[in-house]
Amino acid sequence: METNGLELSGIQHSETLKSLLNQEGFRFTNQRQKILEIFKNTSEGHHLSAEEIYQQLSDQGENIGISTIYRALHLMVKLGLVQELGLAEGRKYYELSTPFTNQHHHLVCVQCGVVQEFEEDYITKVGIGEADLRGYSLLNCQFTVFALCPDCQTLYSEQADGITSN
Amino acid sequence: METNGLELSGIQHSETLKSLLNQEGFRFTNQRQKILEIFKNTSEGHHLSAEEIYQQLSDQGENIGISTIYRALHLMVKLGLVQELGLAEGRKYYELSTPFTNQHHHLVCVQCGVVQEFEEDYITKVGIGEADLRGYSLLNCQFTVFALCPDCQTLYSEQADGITSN
DNA sequence: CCCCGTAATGAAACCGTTTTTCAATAGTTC
DNA sequence: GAACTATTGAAAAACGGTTTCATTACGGGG
Repeated sequence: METNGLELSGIQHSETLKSLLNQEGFRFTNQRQKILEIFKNTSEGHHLSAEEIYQQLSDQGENIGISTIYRALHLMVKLGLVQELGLAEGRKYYELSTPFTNQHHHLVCVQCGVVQEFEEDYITKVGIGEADLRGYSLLNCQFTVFALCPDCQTLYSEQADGITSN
Repeated sequence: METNGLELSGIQHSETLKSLLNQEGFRFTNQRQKILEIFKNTSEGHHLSAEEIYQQLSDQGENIGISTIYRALHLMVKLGLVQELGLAEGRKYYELSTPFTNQHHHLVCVQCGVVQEFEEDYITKVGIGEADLRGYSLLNCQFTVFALCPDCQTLYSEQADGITSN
């Protein structure tokens, strides 16, 4: 796995995608192009699920099967183009890869799902260090803080949801 | 959510569990007691899935439904007794909460699933800081490093799995 | 430029995990 | 002990994701 996206993270032209794929024996398909475009048109800090990509493509009139989306996402993760995030419950999210020097982490409100990003280089360094220490080869590290945002704190203590924080 | 487990993490006697539950309007049932016991009899560093708890209970002759396990796990997470981990694919794992001062993080081999734990107080401090900064109330923070362990690195480069690291 | 081999696709079936439903059971409070 | 209702177990459903398979369409070679 030399191909880990460090130098690929800024793919701009579909030519680059085509040559990257062909280089590895994969094919440059219309579907893969469209999926990557969705990522590029997504504002930073927003994370995409397979289902959401599928919806956006459907809305655009693209008839791309959900299994194709999953397959493309796996491939792009392998190629280092996108990163898989374990932010939420039950479902996986994806975002375009960023170089390690600019890695960011996530603060998630477990109630409403809002995600804030922050940077902290030291954390990534710890990940690199821990992996190295044990002879592991690092793929990706994620720091996720689960919390309640100010709005949901109020809601949470009001609603008699079973647990009242008397 | 004042009840976030900081002071509860050392529950020793079922009396404590009973009063904690009753205090919040829940009932102290045989099933919940048995499930918590499984956690207490699990060696540190081992993480339990719902299915594994179910198996262990079955082996003990306890006939507790799988849905009861899931319900109990959710409740215990809410009460701060256990923490939900997003280590592996497809399945969730749980462990007894530990006080923040002793929080640990995880290094996961994405191939074979082996999990190593390590401590790094600074990371938890970053989590506390980021939450504070934005007025969030922290529930839990997780730092997970995804990597390939030495054994799987060899395997991974041997198998012609689609991407060859030429 | 066309042909061929085969990677990739879409639809549907499938899979494992988790949640919901619902009638029966059993903690808690008075 | 009686009444209220939270909890339970079994079965069904939901959910996210993967696999299968016949069909389509990239892309290398002539």
